[in-house]
Amino acid sequence: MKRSNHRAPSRSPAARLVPEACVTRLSLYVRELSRLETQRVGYVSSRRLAQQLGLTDAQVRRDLSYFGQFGTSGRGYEVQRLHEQLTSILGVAGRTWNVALAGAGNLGSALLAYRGFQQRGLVFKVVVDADPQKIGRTIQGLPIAPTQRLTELVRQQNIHIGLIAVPVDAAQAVCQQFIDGGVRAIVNFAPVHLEVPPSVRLRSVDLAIELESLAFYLARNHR
Amino acid sequence: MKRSNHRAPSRSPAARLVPEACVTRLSLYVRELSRLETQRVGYVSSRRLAQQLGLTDAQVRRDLSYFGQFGTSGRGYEVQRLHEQLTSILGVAGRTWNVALAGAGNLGSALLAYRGFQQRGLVFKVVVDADPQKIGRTIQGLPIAPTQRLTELVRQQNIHIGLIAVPVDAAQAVCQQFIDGGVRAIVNFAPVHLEVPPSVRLRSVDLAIELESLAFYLARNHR
DNA sequence: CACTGTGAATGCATTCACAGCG
DNA sequence: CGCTGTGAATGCATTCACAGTG
Repeated sequence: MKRSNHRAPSRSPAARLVPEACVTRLSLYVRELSRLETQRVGYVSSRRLAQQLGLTDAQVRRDLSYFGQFGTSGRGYEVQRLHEQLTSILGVAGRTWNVALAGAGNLGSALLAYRGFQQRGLVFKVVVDADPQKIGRTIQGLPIAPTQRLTELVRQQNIHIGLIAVPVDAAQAVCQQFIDGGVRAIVNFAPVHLEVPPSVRLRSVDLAIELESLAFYLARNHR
Repeated sequence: MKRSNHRAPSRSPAARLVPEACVTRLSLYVRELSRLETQRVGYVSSRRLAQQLGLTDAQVRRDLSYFGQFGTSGRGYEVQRLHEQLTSILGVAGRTWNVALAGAGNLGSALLAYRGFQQRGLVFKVVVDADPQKIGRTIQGLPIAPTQRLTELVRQQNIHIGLIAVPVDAAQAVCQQFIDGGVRAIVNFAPVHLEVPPSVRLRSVDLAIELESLAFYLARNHR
């Protein structure tokens, strides 16, 4: 994850100091701390956190140190407190972000069904699809609207984040509709590079790329 | 990912010289060259290739230089020839790789439906699911088998690559079944860290992580 | 004594910049 | 002249290693 997107400008001075990769892991820490909290774990060491997430203990400490000093020498980190602090830093504490989804196919449906988003305050408000057959049906309690209405709905519902889960050929057009509607952050799941103005933060997730590149290593090894 | 997985040992001496990130982009180049080839484009410059993929021209040249010298000064790269060379290097020229999918939910269905895999010689041979309701149904022409049979089927069908698209709680068990069946490469789509022996190459793709980490930047900017 | 927090060292990946070639 | 291929420079990210602390 790693990724799969390759460039991203940082804008605010506060954000510039924290490595991009670290911010990505920040949400990983939040996830794991949620889990530990429901398991009533009181303290956790960088070592244990690292093992659970497949990182090194030094990396966990370094990452957390970008945001402040949360630990206690000899004890580790207090789970509940660290969880609170990190959700606050991540910007998901005590508020919600509105999300719109373009593309109600299998991938879009998978995204809608993922419970983790709700838990982090990411709320799906709009779903659109190009297939006339699907218009009007509801999915996860949301009505599917036609793609032509995307820009309008984005504005109307004050959407913060756009999700692109449409076929490659439709992706750039949908992206433009998001931008016209005023979203400042987009996650693209179509396997194609999209053009956005520098004011919009674009992340791409390529479902296929890891699988496709594996052959390189398989072909080189035994058998 | 940036994408999203964080560690991966390289084993063969040939592979050690080529950066991991570059190999990931290798399949990106192959994709784009396929496209250019169907469009009957004869030559392409590093500049143009880069623009199309959202990279820099220097990076394209550097990446390709790891594999050999394919270009002509003043002209660029011959599309068809470069495409052939790269598919050969990627290990997808003139052969196929057998893939098994665990989890026939929305995400699994999206993966099965993606036409790009077939084009790169990645052939789905096995699909399993835990839901008794789904057993026996066919999906993209493949019958869904029960998860208990996974290890056996993997062996029987000589599966090279395993895909995990099951819920978090089932992921590690399914992973073990793949390993027991003898696969040496796994792509995991469940948002959890999996343990594998060093002989198995594991890649993780986290669908949610990019979206979840976006709030950090949104919260910090204007509005 | 177990663990954090962090300078300093290391290791990758990207970008610069330009010699050399067709 | 346009474009490749690549040393050298730069910039990030990770890891080491240990002083400092409850």
